[in-house]
Amino acid sequence: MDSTRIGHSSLSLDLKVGSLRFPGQVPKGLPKSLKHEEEEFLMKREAGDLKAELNRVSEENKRLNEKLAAIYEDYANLQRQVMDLITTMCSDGGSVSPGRKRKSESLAMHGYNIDGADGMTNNCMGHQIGRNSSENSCKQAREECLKVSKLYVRTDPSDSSLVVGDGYQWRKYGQKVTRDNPCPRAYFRCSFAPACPVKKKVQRSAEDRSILVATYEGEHNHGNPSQLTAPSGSSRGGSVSRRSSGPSNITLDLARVGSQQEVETPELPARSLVEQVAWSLTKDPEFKAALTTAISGNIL
DNA sequence: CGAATTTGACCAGCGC
DNA sequence: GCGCTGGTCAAATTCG
Repeated sequence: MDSTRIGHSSLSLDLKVGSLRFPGQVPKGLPKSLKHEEEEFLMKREAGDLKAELNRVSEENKRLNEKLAAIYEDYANLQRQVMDLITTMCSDGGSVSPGRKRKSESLAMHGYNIDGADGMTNNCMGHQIGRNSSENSCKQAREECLKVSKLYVRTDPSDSSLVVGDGYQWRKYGQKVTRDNPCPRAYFRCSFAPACPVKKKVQRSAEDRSILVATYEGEHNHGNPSQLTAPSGSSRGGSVSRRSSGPSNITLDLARVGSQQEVETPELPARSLVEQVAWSLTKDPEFKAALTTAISGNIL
């Protein structure tokens, strides 16, 4: 995403407000008539400058809007492609793979190595494979797709803890060694709200032990506690413990093309795109200063 | 001492 | 029906 680029685009709104002279502020040592003429001349020139600057800023604003619209369109296209893929997979029925007809998590896990297809889709495939190709199961799988997401977290391979710091509080309720992966899988429940239905499974990737695969099921019925309050001092367990992974090394497999991307929540709402841009703009001190100057110039 | 984690037992789904 | 596997429970254990 080039939101940062947008944020740092050449928005130097230098309206030369500082050079604006008020009536009466005339350079000393000039005859009064000359002073008056020069004053008028300067004001005209500044007005012209301001107009030009305003036009330029308007143009820039227009360009940014177009950029944003293009990004939106790309996003919508991607979403459509994902849905098409899901539909195609569903209509193909269970012909993808024989093997064990169970919640084929292993298949979903392998998915992230195959290509850049997103984890939710892989997951959906995982659920979909192994069920009959009836419409109902397809719908069910699609519904599950909406609620299940995966995160891939790179950690130190020597660190044996299965902790994924995602801002929520988790209570571990089980651990199991699964057939297809010698690394144990840990089961967590969201402990921030007693009624929160969200569960999380964390397991090291069989191929790359340095990668933790966190599978989220369900949706939180509360906000992110790390955003509401500072993480409480609950020292153990819970995943609030930050020792193994900061946000910077959490990735969606959607973004696993080459380099890692910064944290994304499992479901990235379309609105957040705007928020991201707004955030990067408001974070930019240059932009703030320019905006302030422009506004104060307008007022003056 | 209370809360969180560990771990073996148990249960349910699925293939044979 | 049996065995295998993933998921969950709950008593025991650990830790601050």
